[in-house]
Amino acid sequence: MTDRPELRAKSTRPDPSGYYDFKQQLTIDNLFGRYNINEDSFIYKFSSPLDRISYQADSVKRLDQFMKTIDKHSKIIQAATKVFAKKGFFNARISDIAKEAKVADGTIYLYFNNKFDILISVFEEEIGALVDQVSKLLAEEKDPRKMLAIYATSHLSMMKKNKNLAEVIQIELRQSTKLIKEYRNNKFSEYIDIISTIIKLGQEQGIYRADIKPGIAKRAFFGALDEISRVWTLSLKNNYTVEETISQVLDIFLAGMLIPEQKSLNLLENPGLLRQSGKI
Amino acid sequence: MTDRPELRAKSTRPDPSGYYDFKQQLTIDNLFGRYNINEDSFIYKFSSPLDRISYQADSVKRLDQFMKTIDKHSKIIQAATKVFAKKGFFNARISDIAKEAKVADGTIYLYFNNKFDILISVFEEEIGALVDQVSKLLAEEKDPRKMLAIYATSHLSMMKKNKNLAEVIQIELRQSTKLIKEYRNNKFSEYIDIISTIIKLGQEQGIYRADIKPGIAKRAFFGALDEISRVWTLSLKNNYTVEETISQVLDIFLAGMLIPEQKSLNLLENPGLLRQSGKI
Amino acid sequence: MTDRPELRAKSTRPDPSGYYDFKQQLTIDNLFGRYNINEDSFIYKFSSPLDRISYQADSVKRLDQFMKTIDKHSKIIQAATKVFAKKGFFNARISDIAKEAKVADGTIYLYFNNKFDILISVFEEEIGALVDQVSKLLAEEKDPRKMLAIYATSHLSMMKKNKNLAEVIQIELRQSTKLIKEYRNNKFSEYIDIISTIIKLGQEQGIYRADIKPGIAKRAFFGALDEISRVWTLSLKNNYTVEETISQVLDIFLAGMLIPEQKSLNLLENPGLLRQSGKI
Amino acid sequence: MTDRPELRAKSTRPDPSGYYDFKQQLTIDNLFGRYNINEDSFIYKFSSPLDRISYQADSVKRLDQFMKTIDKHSKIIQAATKVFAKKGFFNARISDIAKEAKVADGTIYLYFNNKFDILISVFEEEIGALVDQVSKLLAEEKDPRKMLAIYATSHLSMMKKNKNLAEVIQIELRQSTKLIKEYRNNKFSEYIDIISTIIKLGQEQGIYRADIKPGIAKRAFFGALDEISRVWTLSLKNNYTVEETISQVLDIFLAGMLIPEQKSLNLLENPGLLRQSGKI
DNA sequence: GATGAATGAGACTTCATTCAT
DNA sequence: CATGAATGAAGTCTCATTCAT
Repeated sequence: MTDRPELRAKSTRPDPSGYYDFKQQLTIDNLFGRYNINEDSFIYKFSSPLDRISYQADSVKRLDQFMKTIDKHSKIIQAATKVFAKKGFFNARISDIAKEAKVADGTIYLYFNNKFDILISVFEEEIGALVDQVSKLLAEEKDPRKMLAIYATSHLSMMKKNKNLAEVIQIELRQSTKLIKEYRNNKFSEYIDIISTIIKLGQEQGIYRADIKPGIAKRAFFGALDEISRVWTLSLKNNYTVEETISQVLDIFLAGMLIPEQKSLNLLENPGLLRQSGKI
Repeated sequence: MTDRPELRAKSTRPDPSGYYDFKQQLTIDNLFGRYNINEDSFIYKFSSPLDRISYQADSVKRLDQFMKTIDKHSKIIQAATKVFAKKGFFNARISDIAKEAKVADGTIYLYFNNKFDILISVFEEEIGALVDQVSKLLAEEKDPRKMLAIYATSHLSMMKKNKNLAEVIQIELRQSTKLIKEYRNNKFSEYIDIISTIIKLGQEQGIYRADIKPGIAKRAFFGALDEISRVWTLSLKNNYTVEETISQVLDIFLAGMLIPEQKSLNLLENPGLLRQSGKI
Repeated sequence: MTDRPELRAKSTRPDPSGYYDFKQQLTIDNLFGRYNINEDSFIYKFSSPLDRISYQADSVKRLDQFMKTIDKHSKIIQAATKVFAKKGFFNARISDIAKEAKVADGTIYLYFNNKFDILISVFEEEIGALVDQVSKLLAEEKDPRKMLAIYATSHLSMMKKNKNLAEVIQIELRQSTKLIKEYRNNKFSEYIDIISTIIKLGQEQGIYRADIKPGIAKRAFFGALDEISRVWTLSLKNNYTVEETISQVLDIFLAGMLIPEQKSLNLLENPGLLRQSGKI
Repeated sequence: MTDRPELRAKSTRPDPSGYYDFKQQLTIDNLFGRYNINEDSFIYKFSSPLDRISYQADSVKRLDQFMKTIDKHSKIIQAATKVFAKKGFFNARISDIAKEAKVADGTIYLYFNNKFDILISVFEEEIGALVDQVSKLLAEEKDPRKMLAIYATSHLSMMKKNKNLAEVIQIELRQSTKLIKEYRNNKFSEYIDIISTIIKLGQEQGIYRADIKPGIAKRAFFGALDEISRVWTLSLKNNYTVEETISQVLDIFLAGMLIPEQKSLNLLENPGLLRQSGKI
């Protein structure tokens, strides 16, 4: 049996990527009684495919194995995303995920420590993909106003396109952050911090108002987008088109954050912007 | 023997208060398999203390019993709010709630149909209280700008003060609306619609921009407040004060929605406003 | 609180009527775990209305009370018969019986020790009524052939008329005799023994074959009647009329048990016999 | 993953073996509230070991698994028969059955849908075995008089030998037919219909009286046998031997149903007949 | 005597996890 | 590595019985 990642009591801080540092006061034991997590404080290492394979795939056989491992890990993540979205974490059954991924129940435990571990992994990977995507789009843009537009458009069109992901973020973000609470270096923080980075950039360029606190504004902006997509996951008939909605939200936030003289960017007169960034 | 409330298959629409009208496509059965909700469409009547007692408390004995029933129902709701907040719906045990409410496990089932029913009731009652509170505060105010300020302040101070409630809303709003999806006549819609009502009022008075769509803006505004309070329930050290945070969010939204010449209301120069509505 | 009848450990044999003598080997404890009957052997005294009231109702008030007690006891028995028939003993709820009898749940425990006690009482009273009825009918008849006809007709018409009773006997006879097993002096034995008494009488008169063993024949005869009525309680469309069925069964048994030369009694040519005893 | 059997709403009639067709008016919901059988009419498919395994055991491994599945299914059936006999269906605990079968509680649910499903399966399998056995014995016999003797002897000796089976039939036949009422194509009907088939055969041969209605006579005959065996399951000391009892019952029924001149078959003078068929 | 709200023991069932093959 | 049958702990809910009023 390979060295499966495991729960460990507080140890020296390992390589930050892929680790959560649970705080002592989080009473995780109350929340996850059945997972027998009794330590007051511990480091949780979630599963990544790299944990299971040597980095140097120096022989064909090893490379082959590496690909297979990546593949199966990924297949399970995909399946879990789908199942969690459909049923929610607590109503999802390991066997549902196994069936969806077309593997045996037991196989899942070769790649993940437990059900909760799958959730964390799904989360990190999916949000990671969001980060990558929006980062790439933003790399080609310099105008902080357009950057905010790109962020909003990218987020909402992704949520619109990938309902499973949207639901997982909607529900599990709350469930899991309740469990995980303040964990550092995670992908989700990274994703939200893109907003504050854009705002800071705009402030430096004298475009966004200096009295706006990026740390608060990022929450307001993400919250607005999130609530919009929450309603999308629920309702079936929309009273508004996606473009209309994005435009309204952006309009409010830009009008709210721009220095008055900078408001010349009329988004509605620039529908190309939406189309451009929406092409994801 | 009083009539205990129960799940009923599709019936004629009863008095709206206390009833949800579940939509056909909601796939509740997938999510709550164990609750055996198999009807495509049905009316769910959640438990209220009045269900257990004759309305005409015409004798001292009856009045006495009436008070006791109200009292125990309320005690269980309180306990459930606390337990759900601490553990989340799925990790909460009926026995936890019973212990917290200092009643026997079985007693809970005299007042509620099942665990899910408790959740719905907690939700409706708590949100109902929010609606009542903010409605009362708003009744004394005419200025749509100040009204928005009152709403935000009222919401966030309540969330700050009552962490249990905040967590229940955070987590269970997602869980339960996922279950119930878009249900009509519920308190939560009522609560959010207060925002759009304020915006419409402001638009009529020529204060808010006419091109703002209240149906979208209400989501953005509530989402922003909600994400703020989400972070509060999680983080332990706050980088910003409550007043500062409220002020920032309001500032962005007012600047974003007001017609330029109306922006004379400087909220930061009117700290009294915050204090006034925050006194809850 | 009045002297409610209670379970007692083996004591001196009381007045036989109304007492079951449980045998040691009956493992009642296994069957009635929840009734906490742990004694290997005990005397069970079931509830009768006389247990609750002084025999000498010498004052008007006492007589009044006596009547009320009889009345409520009887009302509960009636209700229980109905509910047991409809749902079976184990699926019947005390609250069902209480509702049917229009008394409070707790009231039942003023008249009966426990749920099982109600079953026994129902049984004894209903079978007792059968015994009384058939005894009265038989008292007027001397011909052992006709007596058997009267018994069969009386039994089957009663079962046909009172479906509740039929079901209780069908199902609970098995459940309860399983519990009670071989108890002495009970009404049911009395009822079946009427058959063997008739047969013996016929043998003495040289009408029934002497080689028939009444102890076996009574079982065969009762079993035949019982299976017939079992099917009646189940099936909805009958292929045969009641009279036809009775006639067939009687015909087989009389032909089977009579001494050849005695078979002149043609029951089908004497339909009056059936009508006469059927008038119950 | 194999398909586990499940409750299904009204569907097209499948292969009759192993299916009950529940009638609309059977009020199963009243009796089995907890099994949530709310459909007015449905097909119940009970569990058989074949449901869990591919029919083509084409590899050694599969054959192995097939045998194990058969084995465990059978072990649970055996255990359930024993426990139901000892305690009755309602007093039997799943954990009792599991302990008796030496499996974990949960394992039972890999083979059966629920407790009721176990009962049905026990029933069908045990009665099925009776049918097979008596059919085999009857295949070698042509004389309808002897055939009836074989049936009676086979039944009663089986009941005598296998007390568990006898009790399960005694009690559960009533409980379950009350639940299922008149269901078609079930093994029990098949078993009883053997009697009417024999009678019809005898009538065709001019041995049994033509005026006997096989549909009624089969009930009377089975009822007689059943009541005999009921007493056997209860009483501890027998006043009569098995052979004597069988002989008496057969004597009455043959005398009752045979055309007078055919009564030459003296069963008592042919004790070999009993011994022969009793060799089961 | 009558009531019915409260109790709490205990059953059925589910499902994450393990481990022999 | 993969499988999936087996495990057994634990939760929701029921309901007979009690007891304060």
